[in-house]
Amino acid sequence: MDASVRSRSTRDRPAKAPLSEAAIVDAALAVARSDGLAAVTMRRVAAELDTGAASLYVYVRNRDELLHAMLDRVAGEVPLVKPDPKRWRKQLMAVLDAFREGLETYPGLATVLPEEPLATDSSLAALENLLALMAAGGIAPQDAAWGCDNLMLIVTATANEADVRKSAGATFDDDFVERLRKTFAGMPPEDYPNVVSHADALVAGDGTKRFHFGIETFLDGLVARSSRSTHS
Amino acid sequence: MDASVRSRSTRDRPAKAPLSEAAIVDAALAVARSDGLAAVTMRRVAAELDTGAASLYVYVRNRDELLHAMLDRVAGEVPLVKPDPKRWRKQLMAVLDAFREGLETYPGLATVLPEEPLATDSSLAALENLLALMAAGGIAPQDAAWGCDNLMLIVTATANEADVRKSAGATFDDDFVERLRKTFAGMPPEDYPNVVSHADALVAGDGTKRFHFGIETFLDGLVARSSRSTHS
DNA sequence: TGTACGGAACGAACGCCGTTCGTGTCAAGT
DNA sequence: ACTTGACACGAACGGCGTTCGTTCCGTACA
Repeated sequence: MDASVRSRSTRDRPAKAPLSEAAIVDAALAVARSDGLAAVTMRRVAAELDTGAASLYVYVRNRDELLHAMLDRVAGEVPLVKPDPKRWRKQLMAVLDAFREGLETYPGLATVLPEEPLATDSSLAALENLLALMAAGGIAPQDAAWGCDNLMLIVTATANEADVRKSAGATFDDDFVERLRKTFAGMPPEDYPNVVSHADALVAGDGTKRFHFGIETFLDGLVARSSRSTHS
Repeated sequence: MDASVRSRSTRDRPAKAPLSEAAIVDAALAVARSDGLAAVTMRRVAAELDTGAASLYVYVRNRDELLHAMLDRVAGEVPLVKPDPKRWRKQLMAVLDAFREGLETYPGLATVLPEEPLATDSSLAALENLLALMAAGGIAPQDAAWGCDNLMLIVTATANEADVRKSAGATFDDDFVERLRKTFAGMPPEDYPNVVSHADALVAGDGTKRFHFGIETFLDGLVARSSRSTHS
């Protein structure tokens, strides 16, 4: 980062650090973290590195590739676990939770995920770990494969939703939930009986609680499905 | 569309139809259907209506609002059902399937959904129907509320994925799946044993099959959860 | 019938964006 | 000392969302 001593005198510039894909991804992640993915423009990232937008194209084909590189970095930082049949569900939840947290650290990054062809090294390592955990839990291969698919879908969608709500406005915890509840509870009961009666339940729990519920419920379904096909 | 006979002579213009929010949404949906959501620019939609981009701002606050109006239109066209406790699961699947198909008709539209505050008329009607179906199935209120949440998440994410793959390139059915399978099967078995052994399962089934699996599995989990808490 | 009014339509412009091109610059190899 | 080649970067292109000021036209009123 700071090998600037040598050439300090030759130019008035502080002898900038050399560009590299890693440095660009770092800068892009920093921008995303503080200002969201929409602020990750080529000009903005370049400015973060004290250079011009054109300089980035030596290391990155285009903006989309940069976005995918960011996602890959985040995916690669998810700590993987050694499957233990006794704790496979907790382990699975831990991996998914870590991934979700990684995504939510960089608001909007989750929108890039569906385009991922699943074929990068980081994604494959994560997939391998998920499949191993499923196998440790005795989930049938087809159920495990499609289950991973759907679990990742839930992770992505949850992170997306959380990002949007976080960036939509600071006031989300206090007033907004209560106002939403009142909207539900105040609907005409003859047309919306269930919305009215479920008003409290609809706004209950924070993002993490809802996420855990979703994953646990899906895993319940997977287990039920597996044991059912085993018995028959 | 063609009431141009009357004033043909007074102007060289074909006496354009009057602008309105509905007409703008129509045009925007037409563009999205044929060229994807990214092509829904204010200029393009305006051109479709034979006018300038500035004219749209009388009826639509900005592009985001237009996108939400499009989504609301699609959501409003999902046929709702009268809950029947004997067929609630099939009915629930039908509603979700219709929604998914609506979303997939307009590639990219699903990316707008997470921002939706759930408070528009169309969304509320759909939510009411889902909750009613859950109630008919004997799902506990809290499970039903969070279940709807997660089911919609799956619908959104699935539609998103399908859109991306559809627009990524025409060649997805034939070669791509087989190449993906070979990628999985060809990984080093010592590092990726499960990816290798699950290669066939990972690429099995089309989008609809995977979607149905996800929904059914989640419903299995919901039912299991409900009956469990009922028994205890 | 003439006229003033107000909302709708619209051309032009602003400041962004991603991306490309041609030139400048510097260090290593000969 | 000179060549060479890769990297850095200013400038520019076309397109975007959005705004502003003006023009147009149907309507309501005098």
